Amino acid sequence: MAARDRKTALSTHLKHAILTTAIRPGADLDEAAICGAFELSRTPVREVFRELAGLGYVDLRDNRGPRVSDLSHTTLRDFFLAAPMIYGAILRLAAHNATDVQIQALRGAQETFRAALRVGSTPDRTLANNRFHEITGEMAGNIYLLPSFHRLLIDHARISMTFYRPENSTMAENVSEASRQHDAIIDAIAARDEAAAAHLAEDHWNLSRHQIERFVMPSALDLPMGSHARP
Amino acid sequence: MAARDRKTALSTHLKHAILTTAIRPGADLDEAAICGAFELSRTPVREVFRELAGLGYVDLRDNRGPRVSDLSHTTLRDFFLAAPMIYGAILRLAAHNATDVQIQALRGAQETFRAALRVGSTPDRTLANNRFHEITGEMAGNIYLLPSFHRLLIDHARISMTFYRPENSTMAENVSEASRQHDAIIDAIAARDEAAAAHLAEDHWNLSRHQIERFVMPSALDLPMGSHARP
DNA sequence: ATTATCCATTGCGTATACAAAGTGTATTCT
DNA sequence: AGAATACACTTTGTATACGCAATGGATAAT
Repeated sequence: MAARDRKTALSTHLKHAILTTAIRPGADLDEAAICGAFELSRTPVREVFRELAGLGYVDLRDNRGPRVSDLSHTTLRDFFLAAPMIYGAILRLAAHNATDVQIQALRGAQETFRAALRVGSTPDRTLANNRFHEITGEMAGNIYLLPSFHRLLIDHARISMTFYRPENSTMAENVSEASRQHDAIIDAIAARDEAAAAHLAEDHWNLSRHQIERFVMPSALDLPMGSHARP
Repeated sequence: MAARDRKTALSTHLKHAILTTAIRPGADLDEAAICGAFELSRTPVREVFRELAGLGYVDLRDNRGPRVSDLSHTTLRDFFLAAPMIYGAILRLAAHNATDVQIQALRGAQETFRAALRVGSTPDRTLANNRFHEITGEMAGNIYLLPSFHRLLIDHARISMTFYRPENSTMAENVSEASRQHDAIIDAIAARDEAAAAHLAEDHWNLSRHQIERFVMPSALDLPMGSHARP
């Protein structure tokens, strides 16, 4: 196996492990251990760290090891402020710009997501959901919105992994509802219906928000940004 | 001078040179030349490249040198779609969250900007303007919006540098108007007036948009995103 | 004359060695 | 006994060397 492949393997492994919280938010990454595990020298490993830092997966501090980016109370609040706006814009643009090939890819991702709901583990479900939304980002194809969108997706995945309990029937029902919303999103994009796509984006994030609010949020959220995006 | 300082010097130099188009969009960066100029070995130089790639200044391609990120027709269109929404959200949050210390910093940046209008070069003006808006981003302090906001600022600076002609009196007048808008933005933030800040954001971007449309945009822009952010 | 192929050279990616900064522990002094 | 300092060890940052891939030019063949 070539070093180049081991490097990309490391990159995707870390991304998946962080998205599924297999590596917890705030955890330190051991450079030496990773070098050993992936048979890479320090140079390429450190380059992967830099890339992941640019994408928002990890934080780099001087003279200290990299740390998985944190999920604090503050970031949760920021998340619910920014998500409705960015996600609405992404889905609106996706409905406007999506190619037929991309729509087929989105259907495929939704199939994978449904399969993960039936037989997969919670991390499987999270990664499949993440992939679904990544594709909507590719459809939108706006290089200025994608950086924020990707950061939102990272923490959306991690928040879901943190607070989701499969044994809770209400949560299981919410996930089914999310799957139905995915189907509606695909239909809106295929029909090039921007307004419907934007509306579904709001519904989809509200579903997440209510689920998390019910179980973890300590205090009320006022949403000036949401009212800005949709008065 | 310590290697660490030379490294940060390289980073800020490249950022400034790219923002002011001293290094043109699409230009290749010569790794060896930079190593010589800044007395650094390849390792730290390459790490700086990775960081700048994560921030959107340069693009990295496999087995090829880094290239300053491009300013194409497509990116211009994406820019005017995303800017009003992101910038409106940033200024709204800035008015909500700004500390007194930050407001003082913003006043200072505006003083620098005004000085650059009077006696500085066009790059000076661009960097001062960029710094002003960076501070509004710090005020907003939303980690999910900042990545996109920073990318917008990079290309806003480069678009200004590309199309600004100081000998054109209309453009000079526009820059004065922009300065007056900065003052109004400071007032709105200091007064914690979110609505006014959001409105000024739209005015400020429209000024840029009209200036650029008048001189370069080949065809009309419809702005579904703008209408979404402000129906 | 034009195109294709091969060789040389340039430069990118990785590994390793070295230097410096930080951290933890142990010992000594108060 | 507690605190402070010094020393050792761990970990991060930088420099250099080596191997390989890609590109460009030259030569040969059609």
